Amino acid sequence: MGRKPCCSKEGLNRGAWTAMEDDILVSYINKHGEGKWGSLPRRAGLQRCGKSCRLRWLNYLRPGIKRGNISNDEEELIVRLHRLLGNRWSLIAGRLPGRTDNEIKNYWNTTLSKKVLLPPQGSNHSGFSNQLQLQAVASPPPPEDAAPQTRAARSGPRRCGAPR
DNA sequence: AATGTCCTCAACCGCTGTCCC
DNA sequence: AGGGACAGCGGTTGAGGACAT
Repeated sequence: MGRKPCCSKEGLNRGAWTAMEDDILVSYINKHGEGKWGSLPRRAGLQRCGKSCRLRWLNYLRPGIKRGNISNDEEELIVRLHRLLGNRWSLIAGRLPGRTDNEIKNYWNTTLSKKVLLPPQGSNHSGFSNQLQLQAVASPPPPEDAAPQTRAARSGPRRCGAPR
């Protein structure tokens, strides 16, 4: 269906964001709010595609984002939720306030997947406490992820296209 | 000190689901 | 009802830093 030609448009910046681009994006969103990602870059004066702006905002610039220092409890919770949900990173992130799906996905792929593959030490594979995981698994998700849930019912893992 | 290899993480890409006309 | 536009998701890539030789 009507898929946009994506980010390969000529004349758009790619790669790491500069502090100036961040400033422009943050001030624009603070003024006009989120949404309309397709037209946001043009209106904000950014040489980026809308998807890039959205990703930057959601994963790094949004208020309340926690970066790094994933605690043992959070780590355990990620492992538990991954067992329950599989690679539903957005759902897992919804249970971890301040964490983003991209960060959790990266953390899983680089660190946790290796830990989980290691032989378990004792009944609880890494000696985690049960506090966070119990409350997260047993309780309903926080209200702010109620809306994105509609996106969660996806048709399983997909392969991306040809490598770059 | 120089070089090679591994690891981490920010960002991109392609796809699907939903909304709206 | 059909199709375009938009929003969001998950897999993957690549640059750069850390570490090993």
